[in-house]
Amino acid sequence: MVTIKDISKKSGYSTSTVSKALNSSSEIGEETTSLIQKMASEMGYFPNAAARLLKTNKSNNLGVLFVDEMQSGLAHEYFSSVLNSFKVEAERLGYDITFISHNIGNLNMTYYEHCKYRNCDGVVIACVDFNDTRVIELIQSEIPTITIDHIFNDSTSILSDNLKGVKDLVNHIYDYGHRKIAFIHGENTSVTQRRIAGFHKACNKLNITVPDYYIKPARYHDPKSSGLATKELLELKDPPTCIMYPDDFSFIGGMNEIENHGLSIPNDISVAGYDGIYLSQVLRPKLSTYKQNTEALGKYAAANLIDAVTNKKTYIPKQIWVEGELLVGNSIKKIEF
Amino acid sequence: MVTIKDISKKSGYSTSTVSKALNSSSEIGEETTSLIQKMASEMGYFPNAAARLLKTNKSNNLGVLFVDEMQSGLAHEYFSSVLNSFKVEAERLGYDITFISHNIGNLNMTYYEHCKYRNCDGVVIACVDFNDTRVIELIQSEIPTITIDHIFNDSTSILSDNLKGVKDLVNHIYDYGHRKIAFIHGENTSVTQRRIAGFHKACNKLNITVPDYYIKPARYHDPKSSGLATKELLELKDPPTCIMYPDDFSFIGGMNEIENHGLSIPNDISVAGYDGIYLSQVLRPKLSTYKQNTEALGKYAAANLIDAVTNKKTYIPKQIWVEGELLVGNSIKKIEF
DNA sequence: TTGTATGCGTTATCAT
DNA sequence: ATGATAACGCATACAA
Repeated sequence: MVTIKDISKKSGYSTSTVSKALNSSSEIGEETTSLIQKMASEMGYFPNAAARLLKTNKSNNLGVLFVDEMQSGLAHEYFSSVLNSFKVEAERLGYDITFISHNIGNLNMTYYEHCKYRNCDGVVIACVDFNDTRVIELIQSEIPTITIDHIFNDSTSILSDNLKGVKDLVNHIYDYGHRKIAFIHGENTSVTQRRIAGFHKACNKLNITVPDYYIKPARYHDPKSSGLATKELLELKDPPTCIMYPDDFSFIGGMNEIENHGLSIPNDISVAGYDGIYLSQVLRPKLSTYKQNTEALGKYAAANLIDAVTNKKTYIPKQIWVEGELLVGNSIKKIEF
Repeated sequence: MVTIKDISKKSGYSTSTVSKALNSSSEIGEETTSLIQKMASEMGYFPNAAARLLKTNKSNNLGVLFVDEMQSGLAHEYFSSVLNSFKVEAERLGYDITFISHNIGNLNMTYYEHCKYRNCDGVVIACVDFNDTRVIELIQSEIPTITIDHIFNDSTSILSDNLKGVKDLVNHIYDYGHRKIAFIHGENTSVTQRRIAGFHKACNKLNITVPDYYIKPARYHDPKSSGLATKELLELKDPPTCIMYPDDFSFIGGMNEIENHGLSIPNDISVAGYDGIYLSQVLRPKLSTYKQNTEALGKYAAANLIDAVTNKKTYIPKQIWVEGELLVGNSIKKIEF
């Protein structure tokens, strides 16, 4: 491994001069600087992140805390997409990312300990149980954190605007003439709460009365439970004309159920998804859905986290709402009346 | 931050004794060891990976090189699933993972340089262009590497048994009475080559003659191109009775095309996928496909890479083939004759 | 402008 | 069984 020492020996300059030159310090003369830099690159020198960290106390490494347990984090296109965008932006700004978990090897550490162990400059938290004490410990620690899709006290959060998403969808469905709209929602999280609230709010504004039995619980990313909910809705005496799903993927369960009932989309029943994943756009009929702006979410998360890391003293926590975009497909029928 | 020094002060033992005790060295007495360990945990001590690395030259950190450019890596369930399994096993064995890419910040580094920068003990390589000189540089470096789904000279590779997968599928389709089988394949990679070869081999053995126009090029994970290929196949004078797709996801394109033609699966046309992703099992009719054992692939990759890292001198490169499993759905019709 | 000296937190060598 | 000391690679305060 080529070190500063090696360059020092070869160039005749001291290690500190070499160090400064490599960091383009203004203390060092131009000639010397360029000479040393050239020599360094010729010798194949590359800084050692660990050694640098030990001095500077800055790792240029961000922790990523996604859910552990069910491993559904990476499988969920929404999150893997946010993660990817986060990664790209972080790298652009000079940061690597490391997955945080508990139990590395035999050591059973908390998330916080893992972050300290790897000297993470900051951590992005998404897709976890925000009641987990280990998550809370991390957020309340001195390490800058940023949460995605969840407001935790005054920690900075990047949030997909679920209120607007649901509202836009409902308005769109209403415009197409529907008045009997059912809403299948995911498990109880702050996101879900906002979505349900948004649904009711939008309906109220449009003077639609929603019977309780049009609101069905299911789980995110789980076609089965959404299929079940669909079945119940279809077999109502007074079935809805349009069903909204927790996400595009779980709609697949509804799709199958609808076909089982010998119904066709959108002629017999209209449907809407949520997320706007790739799949939704290649299904036929194309799914009408609300595309969450995963790219912006990930990018803002990275940019803000790095901002918080860099300006630890002056950074002011904030909530950033990211709007998505209505994707009009062919899964909602225009009803004349 | 609590360091060994702090524990040393508080306990009265020297830093070296503390260090040894914390590492459960046999040099230190039992009592002292347990005393120090207890005190350390009480004080909230956690080792600093960077400092340790500086001494031991071991980071307990593995690099992950997935494709950069099109970002299709994480979106592809096959790879994200392998990655997840890799991560879980690596963590179990005490390793963290770091994504490798070029250009971190302004620095434009090669993959190899990035690995050195982060002191990766080893690197897993998947889903990249194996002709990229930067990939080759990395594989040929002194850093232990392991490749997934690609044999690179005598570097260790973990490979999904595509030969067997395609053969099993063809045999299954044949058993159901099909003799006109079309094969849509992905872009030209070693995986694709093996699959095409496997297809021909299996057909030969079954005395099926495959006309050239039953072999159609498309791209992986791309419903559009597979849709196009499907269209061409369906409009042949002598269309196949069964179409095999590059992967489950691109089948969606074929599915739409088949519906556009007013045909129904499997009554009018049979289809088979590849991968066995979650989606394939929730579609109706359920897709007959071949499930690649992503869990084993990722796990073996991690275990072997760590083996190579740990026993750098004695480790012998090898190829490990991982078999998958035929998933029989309802997308293939039984033909009487 | 350049060099000397020191320390980051840990482990390893060699004494005691 | 325990401790003193040096060293890993780098950056910086301070001296020259």
